[in-house]
Amino acid sequence: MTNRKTGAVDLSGQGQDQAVTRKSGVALWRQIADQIRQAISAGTLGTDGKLPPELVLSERFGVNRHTLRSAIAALVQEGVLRAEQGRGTFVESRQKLSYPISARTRFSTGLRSQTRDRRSLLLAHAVEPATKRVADGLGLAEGAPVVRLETLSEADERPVSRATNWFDAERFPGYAEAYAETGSITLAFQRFGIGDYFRKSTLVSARHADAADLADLKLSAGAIVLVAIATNVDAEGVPIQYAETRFVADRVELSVSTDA
Amino acid sequence: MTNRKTGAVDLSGQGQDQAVTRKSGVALWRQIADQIRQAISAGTLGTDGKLPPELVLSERFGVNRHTLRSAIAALVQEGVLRAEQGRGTFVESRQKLSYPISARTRFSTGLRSQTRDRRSLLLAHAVEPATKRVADGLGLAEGAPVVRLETLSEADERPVSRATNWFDAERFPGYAEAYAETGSITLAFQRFGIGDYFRKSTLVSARHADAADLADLKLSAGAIVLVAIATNVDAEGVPIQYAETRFVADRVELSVSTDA
DNA sequence: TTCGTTTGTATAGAACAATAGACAAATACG
DNA sequence: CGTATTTGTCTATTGTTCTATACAAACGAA
Repeated sequence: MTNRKTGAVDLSGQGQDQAVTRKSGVALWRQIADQIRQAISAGTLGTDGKLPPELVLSERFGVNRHTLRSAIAALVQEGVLRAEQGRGTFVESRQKLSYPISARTRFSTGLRSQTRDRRSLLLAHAVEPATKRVADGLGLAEGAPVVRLETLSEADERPVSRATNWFDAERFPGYAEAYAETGSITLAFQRFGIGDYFRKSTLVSARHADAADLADLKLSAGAIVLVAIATNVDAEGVPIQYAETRFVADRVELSVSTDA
Repeated sequence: MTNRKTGAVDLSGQGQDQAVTRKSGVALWRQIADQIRQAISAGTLGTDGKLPPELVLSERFGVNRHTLRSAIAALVQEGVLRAEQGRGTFVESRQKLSYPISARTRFSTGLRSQTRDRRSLLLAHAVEPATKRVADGLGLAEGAPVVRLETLSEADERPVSRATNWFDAERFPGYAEAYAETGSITLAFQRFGIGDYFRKSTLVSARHADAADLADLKLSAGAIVLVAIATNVDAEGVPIQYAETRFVADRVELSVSTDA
């Protein structure tokens, strides 16, 4: 509410403790859970792998210990924290995955150093007429047949992204099968003679995860997803893939390098 | 909860009505408000400028009419909707602003066509020692003096972004004053002989708005911000600006063009 | 005017969120 | 061992959110 005015001079440094907002549609325990999760990945909490005691945290946030415990319970459920009676509460995983975005972006590459185990799952696929949005993205006529692929990516046994991919069904018949066998967009393209391809554009936005994404990404309600809408083109500049990927915002950041 | 397995075949098209999740820290009216806001900017609701009647919407979301009314009340408060007794509920503003990100990114340019009125406000400024993160971004030693600028950007009388900017205080003494007088990052740099500069990298993430941003950006709790952390360099490649910008996720999308 | 549609207001009860205080159980440490 | 620290469980109370039902007020059209 306190609106600062032009010409004000100082304010406390970044990264200080944030206040919680009462009676505003978001439960206190959820606000606190979000802040703790964020503080952990920002490195301002639990840097030694251990969280301060519940009593300390509850006083810092200005809430009852039970309320704080609800927040911790949610994070334990998510796998961010691990609580041990008599010992304390510990940080389970900390680092954000950084996905590079450039002309040569393939989401699967560049991550090998950041994670041990990385898997891609094909959830579903179908051939269907293109909506206007998809048709525009692929340079096809509205209603033209396209292959749709629903995929889920995991790193270290935990879901990180959920993607919907579209391909021209006439140019790439049986793409879904090729993907299912190779487990890779790049390898599947190779079966159709696409040796190299490029990221033409990426549109980044953010929103709350919808019900389907909540389930697939194993998130609790209110979680945020980073949405990247991308168009890939072949060597001639013809669009070959249109994709919408939803990343778990807590685990991922997108790195855009724009060296001219 | 219902986890689909590998090899499944079809599911309903994108953009259908989303379910609301009960007892999960986020009030139903807030979830619904978020979905309506999103559906409007996605063009799947109120395309004719008018929302369906409350009774229809409440049935579609599976909640009581009062709950839906709370959602609408929040959106009216935000300025997204306008309700008229006896006539209906109308959409007040609809389009998302698209911010280009490229080597030549200046957030103020490229928006002239999208909005009539655009303003930048200096909220606060200070000289202070650099944290490790800021020092790394600017290529300085930790603790070196830096100028910090807190700015707020508005388009069409409504806040769209909130930025924290850091500059080397030794190289740019009095940068804050230069900015205050010119009202522009680019013009302020010109006073220090920087004729041209480039976006070196942008890191994009998303999170819930914190209390300070909620106030400055006039959001209600639970709102999402897109966070862009950027490094700008001069013609020689030396970092001159490190900035963290929080965009209102509902009003903004970032457009990354990566033409190789 | 009369009627149907739509938003606005009121009231009461059920479900959930948050507070308060007390005590149990596991751990670490002297 | 005994004590302090810390997480886990229990009960009770209060306030907010959601539901259910009813009716009022404004608007548009027959």
